[in-house]
Amino acid sequence: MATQAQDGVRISNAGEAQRPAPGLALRLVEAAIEQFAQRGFDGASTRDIAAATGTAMSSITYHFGGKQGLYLACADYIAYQIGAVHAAGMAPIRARPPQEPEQARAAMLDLLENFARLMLAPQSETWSQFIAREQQRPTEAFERLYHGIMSPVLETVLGLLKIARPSLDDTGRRTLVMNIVGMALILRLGRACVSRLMRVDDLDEATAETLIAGLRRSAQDLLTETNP
Amino acid sequence: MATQAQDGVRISNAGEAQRPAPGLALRLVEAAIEQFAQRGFDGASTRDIAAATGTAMSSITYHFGGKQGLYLACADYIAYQIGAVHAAGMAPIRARPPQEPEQARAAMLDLLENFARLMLAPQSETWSQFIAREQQRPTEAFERLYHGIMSPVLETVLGLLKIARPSLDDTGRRTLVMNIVGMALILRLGRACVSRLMRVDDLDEATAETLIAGLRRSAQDLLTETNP
DNA sequence: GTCTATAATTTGATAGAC
DNA sequence: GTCTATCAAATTATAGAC
Repeated sequence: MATQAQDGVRISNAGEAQRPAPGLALRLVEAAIEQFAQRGFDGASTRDIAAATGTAMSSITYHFGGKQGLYLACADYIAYQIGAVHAAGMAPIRARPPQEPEQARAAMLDLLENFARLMLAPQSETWSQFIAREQQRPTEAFERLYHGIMSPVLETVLGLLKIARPSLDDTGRRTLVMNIVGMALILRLGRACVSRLMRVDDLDEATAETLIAGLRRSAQDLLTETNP
Repeated sequence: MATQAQDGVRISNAGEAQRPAPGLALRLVEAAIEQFAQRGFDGASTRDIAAATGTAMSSITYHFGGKQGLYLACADYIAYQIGAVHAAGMAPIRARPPQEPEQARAAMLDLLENFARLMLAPQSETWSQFIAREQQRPTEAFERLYHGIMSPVLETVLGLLKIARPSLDDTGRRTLVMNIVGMALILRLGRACVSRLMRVDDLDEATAETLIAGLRRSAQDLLTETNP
């Protein structure tokens, strides 16, 4: 399926009603995500973040208590924003799980394709880099990101696999889930390797489609009960 | 830039029969890899690195010209050290490539298992974290790491795939290589997700074996010509 | 070659005006 | 709430003794 519009989701920091122009706190978070994603927690500077937002550095202290608070606010923002978009896409599957292996396979392939497109989309580069950095040294921020984004995907795929490959035990299923979803995850987490292996400077639209098509094929192979 | 940086790399050559006491430059590199891996380039402090080595910070300036020079020396050290070990393991395959699909599949499964074990091994955690960080913002260091470590693996698998799946075209093969090797790579690059999905605090020995076994099974499925 | 001492920046936090 | 001004600490780089 094609990428969903992801400009629509907009949260406000403290349950405020929506604003036409994002509040300062929200603008700070968005600028911070960019900086944290590109330079890491230590590399990012609160001064630069404030400057990019067009405000003073002390605003960060006022709104978030400090650099760490801003960082966690970024994780929450990402988890909520992406989680909301993706949960909507998975809701039908979780509400009415397919009963037939063939249907489960089809649903999983679509879900996987959606997730892979998310991994490849340039628009998601910023927050996905943010998440990728958290993989190495998981902090409290990772918990929020995992439960908001990764866990729904992994658990949904796990549930579908129960239908598609009923003969596997739970451990085998979890391993297989990691193999399948991992093929999509690597498009982001190992992006530098992917682009070099595909011999392109950047993962353009055409290369992305090639990768998606190949991913579907591979996933299909893994979803079919071939061996006893 | 630092002309003395040569010295640090030269010490690491494997021609030496014994290592009575590693030179200061080498000890600095080893301590630096640890710090860079754990805290990133900006997060790591040259003072801490020097302190861990038991020397003064100015030694870094003397031997490597500065922080950046030390960082690149770390990349070279990792690329050389790991590249040498792994190139040895792959040399037989590249020297006498299997001619039969069945042999190629078997060789690739073994190679993949070796690589996956590398991704899971606690001993390789430090340098693999170093590499993982480079995936997000590839710098000059990534080039050296890619050509020293990743490229040999990917190209060898690509060659084996030419035998095992002869009907695929080059692009299809490269995509499939990324899918297969990606399943192993994700064990490191997405380690935090893996351990949570497998419901363990840390990827212990038993979990690692389970993942390896599952990986072999999945790879085998992807290596068999099932669909026309 | 390795050390001590210091310079020159940069950073996150804070105080206080408005 | 947002700003200006300043502080205290940490960092890299550098100079120079031995």
